[in-house]
Amino acid sequence: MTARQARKERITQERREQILKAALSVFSTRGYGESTMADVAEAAGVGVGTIYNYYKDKRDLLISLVQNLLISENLVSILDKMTLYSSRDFMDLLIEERLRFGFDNAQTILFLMFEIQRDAKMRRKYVQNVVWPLLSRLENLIRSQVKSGVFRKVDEKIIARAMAGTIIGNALLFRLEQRESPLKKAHLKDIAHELSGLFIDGLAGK
Amino acid sequence: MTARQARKERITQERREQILKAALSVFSTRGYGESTMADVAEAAGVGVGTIYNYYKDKRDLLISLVQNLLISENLVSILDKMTLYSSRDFMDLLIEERLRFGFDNAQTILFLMFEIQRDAKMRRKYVQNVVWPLLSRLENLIRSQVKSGVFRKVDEKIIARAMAGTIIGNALLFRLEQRESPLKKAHLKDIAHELSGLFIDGLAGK
Amino acid sequence: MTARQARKERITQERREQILKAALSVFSTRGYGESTMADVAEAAGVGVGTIYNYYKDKRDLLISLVQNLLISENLVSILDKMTLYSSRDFMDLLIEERLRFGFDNAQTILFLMFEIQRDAKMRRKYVQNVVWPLLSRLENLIRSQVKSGVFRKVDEKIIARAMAGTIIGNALLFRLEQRESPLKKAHLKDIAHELSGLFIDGLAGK
Amino acid sequence: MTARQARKERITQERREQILKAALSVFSTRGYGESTMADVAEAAGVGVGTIYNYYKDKRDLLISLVQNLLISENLVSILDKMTLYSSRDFMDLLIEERLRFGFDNAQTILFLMFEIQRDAKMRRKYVQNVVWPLLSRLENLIRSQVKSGVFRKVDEKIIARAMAGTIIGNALLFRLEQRESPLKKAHLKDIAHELSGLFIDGLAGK
DNA sequence: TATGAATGAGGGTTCATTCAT
DNA sequence: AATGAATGAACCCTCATTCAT
Repeated sequence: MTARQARKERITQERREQILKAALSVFSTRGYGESTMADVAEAAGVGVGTIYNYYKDKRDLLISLVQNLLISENLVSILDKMTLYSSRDFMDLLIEERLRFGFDNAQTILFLMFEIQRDAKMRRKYVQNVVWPLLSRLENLIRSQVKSGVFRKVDEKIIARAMAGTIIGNALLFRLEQRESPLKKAHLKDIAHELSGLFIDGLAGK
Repeated sequence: MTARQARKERITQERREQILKAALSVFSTRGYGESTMADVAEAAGVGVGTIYNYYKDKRDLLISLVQNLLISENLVSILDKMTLYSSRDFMDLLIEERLRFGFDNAQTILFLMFEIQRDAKMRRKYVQNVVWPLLSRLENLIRSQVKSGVFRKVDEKIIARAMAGTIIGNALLFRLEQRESPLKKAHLKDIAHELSGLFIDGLAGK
Repeated sequence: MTARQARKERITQERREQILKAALSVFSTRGYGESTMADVAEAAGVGVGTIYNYYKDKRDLLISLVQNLLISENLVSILDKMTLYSSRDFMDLLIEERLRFGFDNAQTILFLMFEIQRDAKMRRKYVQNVVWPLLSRLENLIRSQVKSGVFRKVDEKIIARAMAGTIIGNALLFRLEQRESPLKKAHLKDIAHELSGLFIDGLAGK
Repeated sequence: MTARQARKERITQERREQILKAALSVFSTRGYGESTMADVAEAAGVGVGTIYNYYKDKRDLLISLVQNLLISENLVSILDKMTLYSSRDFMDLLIEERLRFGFDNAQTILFLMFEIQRDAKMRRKYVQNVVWPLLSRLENLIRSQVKSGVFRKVDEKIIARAMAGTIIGNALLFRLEQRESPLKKAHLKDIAHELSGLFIDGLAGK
């Protein structure tokens, strides 16, 4: 009986996610206001009415998207590793990984950022649940590097945001330029290295 | 006769801009798909029908927004000054100015980036008319600094995008965090200084 | 002074007619409901506002069209000649003339008939001012021919309507078939002769 | 399963017809351009949106009207009987039947003729699918009567159109005159007899 | 008097949501 | 639970009409 219920529960959860993923994909592509429930239904491979068995209405899809933080659930775990190592090599790897994620999801990031910042409630929730956990980990890392003398004395809040912002901004720029960009995804490693060089050594000659 | 026509022409231009500004404001706030022509009309202080005397349809408003490059027309002129001076003080000023612009217009930037990257034609036009002119100026500046030994040898294309991306990303992060951000617009000067320090000297201790 | 006024009056009349002719042409082509005042204005070669200096509104154009009986003003005069002659040759000529008129104006006739029969007031006015004068002349002619023994004893009301109806029906059929019709306008004379043969001798063999 | 689908199919067909009938009625009364989808919906007893589940747009309703030939589907079957009998009595009956149909549907005929002749594609389709089948049957009938000596030698194409045109024209005239017409529907039999007399014997005395 | 830009009521159409199956 | 036909509110857009020039 409990097993029965659990199974049902699980199926329900899967269906919810299936629909939510479809919604994220559709919304990111067409924009929330220009997406139709029929679009989402088709993308999810279900009937229109079915969506309403799992979500109250269209807006509920959007809100659930943010609350489920589909795209960032693995962000934190990655950043957690940062506290362990922090060699230049690892920095390269980390930047590369984040750049790749940004390049691949720029459209979704753009969509989510736009929708989130428009709605005060969603914004606050997102900032508290996603942005700050990430930034504070980054700040901690920087602070510890400063303390250990690896980094010079800097404002870790500003620098953390600068570094995160650089990744975000580059991803969006790349999304705008697309194929015409001189930066190719094939050379992500080189780009990441150049960036880590910028972060660590700056531009100053000698 | 010609004076008469010229006057009419001018009024028409003014009206077009008045409507376009309203559209940018409304679209940026609510998103294109969720904005109504009534919203735009009200914001522009004209009747709904009047808009259609100046723009074919709603989409034409969006396209015209991008083509008129309303928000970036003064970008280039500012960057042009960069070629003249390039002291650390000037870099501070430039970054501060760009950050302020980004902070003030993050919502609009977000909206435009999202809409532009969705449409292949608009994207290409925007990249060619706005993004590249800006980036190439920045690249030139970096290249000349490298040549004169002020900067060490770096890939100017990557670094130019990193710097521009940093500004964009910071503005968007700031828009997300808003009042809760530890970065206050009141201290833009300090932030800019910290950033220019990052760009020039990097993070490395001593 | 009176001459002055007369001139003005005449110009006004001309302008009214110019607009009315344009309206008839446009309405006949697109249908009343699908025609716009801009269409009419363009066809008349005047500004939109100008129309309103001569007609109260769009509907007024339609009503005036019917009241002016633009297309039938010369009908009566033609029929009047019928009382004078009535040879077989003249019947040929009359039918030919009416057929030609019908063929040329089928579109307009169709439009007017449709609009007129829809509106009780217009319908009554049209019937009294156009249809009956025409039909009664035709009836009189038939009656006199019966009296003089040229025609056998027939119900002149039915026959008058049959003859008028034949012309109308043929014109409309021709308009439907257009180029694909085996009846060519080039052979109107032959067609008219065949019809007069039908009317006078019927189809019965020998 | 197949039964299920068949049922659904049938209901869909019924709904399509229900809407189409309503559209024909509304359009015939108010004219296409002045009819609203709300009018049609109300006449059909469905919601406005429902119409769009069955027809692409308003124009599709009009086109479907013509293609479905709602009003003339039974025309051909009637004319087919003509080839069997052709006594004077039968001619009376046939004319009476056609006149009655014309009198009853004059408004619709007028509407359809006007709309059809306006659109080249619809016109050609209508001519080929409705007008010509009818006319050619009539022509055949006349030709055979000529051959058998019942009719004298006439051009069957012209006479066929004359006869059909007479019916159409009379119906439209009747619609115009309405109650004021001296021709009453109550005496259709007499009218038909007079017309058949005209067709067969003509007007000539003795 | 002639004009056409401004206007908003109204109409075609879409689409989120409901509900009977 | 899944579905999609039915619905009407809401939106884009047109166009008759007005009015300042």
